[in-house]
Amino acid sequence: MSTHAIHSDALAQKLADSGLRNTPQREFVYDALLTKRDHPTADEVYARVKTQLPGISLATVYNCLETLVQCDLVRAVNFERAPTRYCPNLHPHAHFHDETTGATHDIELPASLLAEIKAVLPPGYNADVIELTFRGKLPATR
Amino acid sequence: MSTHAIHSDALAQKLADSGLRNTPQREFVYDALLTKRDHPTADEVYARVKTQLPGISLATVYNCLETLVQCDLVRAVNFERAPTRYCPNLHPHAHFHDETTGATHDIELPASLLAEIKAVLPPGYNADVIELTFRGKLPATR
DNA sequence: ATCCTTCTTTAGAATTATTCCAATTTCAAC
DNA sequence: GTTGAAATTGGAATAATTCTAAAGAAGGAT
Ligand SMILES: [Mn+2]
Ligand SMILES: [Mn+2]
Ligand SMILES: [Zn+2]
Ligand SMILES: [Zn+2]
Repeated sequence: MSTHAIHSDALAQKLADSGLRNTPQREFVYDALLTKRDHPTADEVYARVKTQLPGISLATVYNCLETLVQCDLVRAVNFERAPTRYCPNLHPHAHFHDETTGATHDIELPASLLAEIKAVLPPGYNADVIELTFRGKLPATR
Repeated sequence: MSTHAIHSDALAQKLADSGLRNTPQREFVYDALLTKRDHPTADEVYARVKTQLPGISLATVYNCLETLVQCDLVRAVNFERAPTRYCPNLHPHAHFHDETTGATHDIELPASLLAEIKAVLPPGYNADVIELTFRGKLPATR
């Protein structure tokens, strides 16, 4: 089993479900997200994958990331107008953006809180997506 | 009292607090947001203010909007990577983005829910800003 | 195996919201 | 009235992302 194929089972499955082909580019991009789950930007994914697939293009990284998002394997995460970041955590979760380091931390969301959040919507409002974002400074000593 | 001065009291106060000058451009931009509270983009604010101040520049609209945000008179609201929208509602509230019409609706947030949301953060995580966004399709009949 | 079609990747150009810049204008203080 | 900071302006620059057109890979049918 090749290194980049470690996580290819779920990927191959979801791609097949969507009628899409599996490719080395898609596997390496997905693997980059799973190997270092630090919410990298497309540029950062590009830099990481290039060490293993030197011929890959930035356009392909964007294409692959969009494919992974559409297959529900990855979430796109936006803070203000900063470059989009990518997250392979499929559990319901919020994001804490540390303004000191720029790091993004996952905050797991209990189903009970999610239910209470949905309950603030007036009748007729039906949310397909809920995004919860925190911004603040974490103490330097961690 | 001139039309654009209707809302100038809070503005003049906050500008003074921040050591900034009051200007017609700032007053008209703020007034555009208060008069039609539909979360316009900078371009839309520009179009609205130009009817009253034909000489205003888009750069100035951006400058004024940023000033208003820094004075805590206006919130900048982002959905995905769409152009930033501006909201003069100072109460704690979430946003519902209607994917059918593109409209943005304010969802008032009870303090109790805000407290529960903050409570999901691990010790040491202190959030200066909390953003809650819903996305979905509203029934056409409203 | 070859043909055919479709999907994917690629390099580079285009797009576009926003920011930056240098020159003018405004304005408050002295 | 002079002066200096602050604000505005038009246009250039920036930068993340998307688009385009051409080349490459892959799968199914024959
Ligand atoms: Mn990037
Ligand atoms: Mn706009
Ligand atoms: Zn995440
Ligand atoms: Zn709002």
